[in-house]
Amino acid sequence: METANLLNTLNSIAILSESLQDQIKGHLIEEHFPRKSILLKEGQVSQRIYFIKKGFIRAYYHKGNSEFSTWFMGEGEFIISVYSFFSRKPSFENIEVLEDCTLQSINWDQLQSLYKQHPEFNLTGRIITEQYYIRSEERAINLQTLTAKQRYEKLLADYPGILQKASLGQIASYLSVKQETLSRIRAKH
Amino acid sequence: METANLLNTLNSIAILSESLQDQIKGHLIEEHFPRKSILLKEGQVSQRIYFIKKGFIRAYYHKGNSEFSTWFMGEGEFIISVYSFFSRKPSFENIEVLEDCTLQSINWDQLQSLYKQHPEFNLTGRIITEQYYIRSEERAINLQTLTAKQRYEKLLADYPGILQKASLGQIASYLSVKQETLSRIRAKH
DNA sequence: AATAAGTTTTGACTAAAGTCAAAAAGAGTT
DNA sequence: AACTCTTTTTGACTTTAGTCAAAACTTATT
Repeated sequence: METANLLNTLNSIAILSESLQDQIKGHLIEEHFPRKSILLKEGQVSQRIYFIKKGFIRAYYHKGNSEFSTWFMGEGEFIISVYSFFSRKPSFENIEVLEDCTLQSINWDQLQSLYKQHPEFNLTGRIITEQYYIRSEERAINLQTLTAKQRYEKLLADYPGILQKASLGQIASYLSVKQETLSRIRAKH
Repeated sequence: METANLLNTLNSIAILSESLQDQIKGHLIEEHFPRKSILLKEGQVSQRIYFIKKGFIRAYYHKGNSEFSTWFMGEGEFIISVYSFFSRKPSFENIEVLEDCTLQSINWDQLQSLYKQHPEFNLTGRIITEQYYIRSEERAINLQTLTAKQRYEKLLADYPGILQKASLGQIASYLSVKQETLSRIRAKH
């Protein structure tokens, strides 16, 4: 089974110098996390940016008595708790491993020092931030313009294996419908 | 009446050198736009990033037979069509002046040359991008967790003068409800 | 294999929002 | 002031989604 590769991903955005790649490698930690591991708990500050070599992850938060999924992420994607990592404030969301993972990560301070010591890395950082920002806007647009059924089909298209990894309730809250409603949507094919 | 100031806003994020400030001033264009001006038409590539010194603006797009507001922005805020400006591809959204504006702007190429010639400006650019990215996530969360009435009240709190500037239909589509529904929400106070 | 625990589906009912049409209110023009 | 054009509100009805509870189905554990 193929795994995603961080340096390949970065180099596909803009070729990085050897010395920059070496410095990244020097900071990088690679770890395995089994299903149900918690990468971030609400109240903590999101300190690390993770790259998913392998596995599947979701973020969620609590509001009232309910739980809401913020996103799902799979191989080749970067994860942070956006609000907390960028603002350096306690997170309102949790990050949880849904499928055994291999993750590479560096922490916030190391990332800042990469930007400082290698100004050209700002380009890469900016492009990644912009790409995920575009995805975030797309999410609001999908909530605004797609039916629940279309949102469900889009999620399955984006993450084909998601039904084996996430529960219906986790998926339903991401789609902004109740679990019973999603179950009925599925029942009609 | 007070107006917002671009250089003050940038300096409040990180103090900029005189030479950088001079270069920004050299690129900056200040223009007035009356209500109903179109700053960007769908199909065009968003070329300029605008700073609102004064006035009120919205973005919207068409899907099926309907129109949807993406955002409203007022004094002191930056505007681009996120997808188009960052990806350099044709915009699906339109940007329209709702209240006579004074805008300062530079174009995409000039912005890139600022980043290149003044690497420290990347910090400012990154922080602004991060802040707006956080707001974009917040929008999806509000759609997910707030009732239509709460979303309406939050919008009024964020933009107190909006009722004098935008029509109910424009506001309703932003809130993801039909105009008749919003009218009924308002009727019960 | 049997039991227990958790997840998903189904049913009956309620609440909320959408639709279509008409009336009322507001703004702008002659 | 009367007229036109546009926006907002209201009414009657339909459709969609939410709620609560129970049944069916899975998965893990003993």
